[in-house]
Amino acid sequence: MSRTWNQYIVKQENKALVLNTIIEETPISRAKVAQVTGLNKGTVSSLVSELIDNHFVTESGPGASSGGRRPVMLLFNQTAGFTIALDLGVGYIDAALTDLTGSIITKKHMKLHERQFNKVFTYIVDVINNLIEAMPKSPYGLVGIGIGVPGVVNHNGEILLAPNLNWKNIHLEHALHDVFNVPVIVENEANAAAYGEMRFGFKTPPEHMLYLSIGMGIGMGMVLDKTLYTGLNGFAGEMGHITVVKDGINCRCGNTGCFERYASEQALLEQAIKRGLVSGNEEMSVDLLIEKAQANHQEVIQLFKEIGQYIAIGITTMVNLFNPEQILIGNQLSKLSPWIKEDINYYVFRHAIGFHSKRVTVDFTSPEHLSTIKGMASFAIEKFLLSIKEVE
Amino acid sequence: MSRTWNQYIVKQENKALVLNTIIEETPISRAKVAQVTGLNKGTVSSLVSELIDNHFVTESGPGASSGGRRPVMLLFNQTAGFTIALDLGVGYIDAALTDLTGSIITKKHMKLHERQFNKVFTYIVDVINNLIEAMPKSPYGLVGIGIGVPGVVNHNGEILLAPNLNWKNIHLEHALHDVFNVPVIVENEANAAAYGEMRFGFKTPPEHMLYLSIGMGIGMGMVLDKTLYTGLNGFAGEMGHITVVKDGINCRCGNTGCFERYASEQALLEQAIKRGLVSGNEEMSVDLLIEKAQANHQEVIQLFKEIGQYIAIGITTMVNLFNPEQILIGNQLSKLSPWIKEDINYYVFRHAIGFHSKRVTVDFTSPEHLSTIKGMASFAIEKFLLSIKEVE
DNA sequence: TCAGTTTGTCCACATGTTAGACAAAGTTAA
DNA sequence: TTAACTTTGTCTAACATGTGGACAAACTGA
Repeated sequence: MSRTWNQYIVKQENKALVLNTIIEETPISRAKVAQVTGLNKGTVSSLVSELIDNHFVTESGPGASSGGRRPVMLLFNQTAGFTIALDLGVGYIDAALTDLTGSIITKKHMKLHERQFNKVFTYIVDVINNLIEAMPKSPYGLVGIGIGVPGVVNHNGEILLAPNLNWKNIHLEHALHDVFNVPVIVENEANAAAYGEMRFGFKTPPEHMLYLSIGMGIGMGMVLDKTLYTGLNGFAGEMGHITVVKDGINCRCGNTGCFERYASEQALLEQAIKRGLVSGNEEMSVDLLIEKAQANHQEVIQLFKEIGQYIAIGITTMVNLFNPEQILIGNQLSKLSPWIKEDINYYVFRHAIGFHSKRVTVDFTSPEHLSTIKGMASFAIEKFLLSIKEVE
Repeated sequence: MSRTWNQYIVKQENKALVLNTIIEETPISRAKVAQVTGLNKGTVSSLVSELIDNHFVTESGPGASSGGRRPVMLLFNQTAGFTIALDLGVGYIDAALTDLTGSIITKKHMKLHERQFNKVFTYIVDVINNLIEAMPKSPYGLVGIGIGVPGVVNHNGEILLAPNLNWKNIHLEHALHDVFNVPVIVENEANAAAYGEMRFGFKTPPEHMLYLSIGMGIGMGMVLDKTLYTGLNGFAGEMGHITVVKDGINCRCGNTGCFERYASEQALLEQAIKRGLVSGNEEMSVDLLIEKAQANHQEVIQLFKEIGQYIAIGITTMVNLFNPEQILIGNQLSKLSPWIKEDINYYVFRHAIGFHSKRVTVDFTSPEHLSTIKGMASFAIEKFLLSIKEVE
């Protein structure tokens, strides 16, 4: 039933504690580790020597003295293994080879012109194989593959529905595991981005953070107590389909007045066409509208502000429900930031129940953060480090 | 910084594991505890003997043999200590003395005609003193006081705002601690009810549960991963103030189109008056309307269904956001269940994103559950059992 | 040059879990 | 009635691990 506690667990936990300390404060001396963790100096010495044997830690030259013997600095051996993390978007694959700190070694970008799963899958395999070739020799090699997808993923790594790819019931985790035979993690793109931003986007990571991915649809990744929350089956965060306008516009989900019918890229483009904001021979896109806004096209700016108003309503709702520390807006519509940021902040400040608004921060991210990739890499790394503990 | 792991911690954790096993499966033999927990028989024996010394466990007579020596059955000593839990409502105090399993020993109910804090506080103190007198002698005596309040409570037990009591910035935890000198826990009433229902309302407690308290206002208690989620400052769950109708009715919170302006007791009564559903000399109340509905008053039933429709919209939003296993509707409007339950289930099933609705269950609770009291008792008990671990 | 400081290792010791022996107390079947 | 088997609970020796403190090595600063 429950897990019992014995001396082996104690050792594993302490070893993990030492390793985490070294990861977070690398480079660091044994003495400092002992001081920070509260463990005995002798204990730290013995655990560190095992970590060195296992290639997780290396010794570098002596550090600066602080009035006594010079310390031997310990480094986390970030290249003891590598992960491959992918961001599968609509029309593209972004992929990266990362080390065990999540730092990106090599990047690949590929445009996709087909959406059929079988085709896309071979591209995915190709990209991964490419990155494996670029991978330096290391003690542990490839320790995991993480892939973020724009759709609903259950706890078994199965994609139940990815509307913009027109995929249904695809067991991607299985399929990739069969090919590469390493742990594979499949997660919703917004969830991964949320986790990635929490881990890498702040000096001190926020405890409770919501990441709104506002693209063609709207998804939300929730990091509560520094942990990704995904609900009973993994479907939590379907923010695009909360009702903001009773008896509002029909949504393909079968409901009416859904948030994403008012505040998404899709809503933006629909309105732009309806209002004739583009001439006949232009191809409609967010970037095109942004160009016009930059050229001070008042009607476009007005449209941006209207969409921003709806986004602000959604954010206010989230603040009232979750009392979060941080909200991040990502994906395509984060580009509207210059025209809507101030309005949103003002709206939330005025309309969220008083106390919250004093602490919550609303920011915009940019695609260059590679939040999804970094999040997926984090998942893979954490799974690897946990698996180590369980085996030894 | 982090907590280190040594043999003392191991012992504490194992002791807690043994105690929890005994609590959950009382009566149980030492041998069975060893089998269930995976601990060695000898370890269990030694830990149990300490638990007996500390009065947490008692031995009862021999149990039935299963083909060998008859086991000595161990019982959780539920009366080793007691808690007092209160539900402070608008116009009443409900209070109970409970044992360490949360079972109610004695109940008190008191109507309040005043709302001024000083007055109410003396009543609270009186009720607690009454219950203390009714408390049997026990090794640990009163181990904690828990009090659920209809307002916004921060992590320090301070009531920042209780609109229906007209209280602001009241440090209730401090005040009670000063009088009784035992641990005091103050929590929002919906949060407590959520926890109480999770702990005591099901055969197997749901992992992810939302409790909607629909009274004059609407609050939500969230139990995620069997833990109460309260957000950064403790203000999470302000569901009454999420926007469901863009540019809708003004709310006292400063926002417009808030959920509680359409789906609460307040909204119900307002509409009933507006539609002239009561004669001049009747005093308006939910119970009065229910009587009329029971007498088949069609307009009242129609009004109930309209309110139910809004409740369904709110629930659908919650299902889409949280992917919960269970939703419970409590407080005054749960009484409308006979007229709205089916409609709500149907609406949620039709409008929540497909996959969720297949698993989520929406139920109504009744005040007789004493959910808030039981939740507050749980908090107090858990705090007590934790404090034991830390000291020894 | 020497006293003081810091780092890291080593060893005896305390603590707690485990495995297994064992006795007590019961059941079952001939 | 008896003998073989089962179950329970205690006890002991063996083992693993963390702790505290001694100690040597390496360095600083006056």
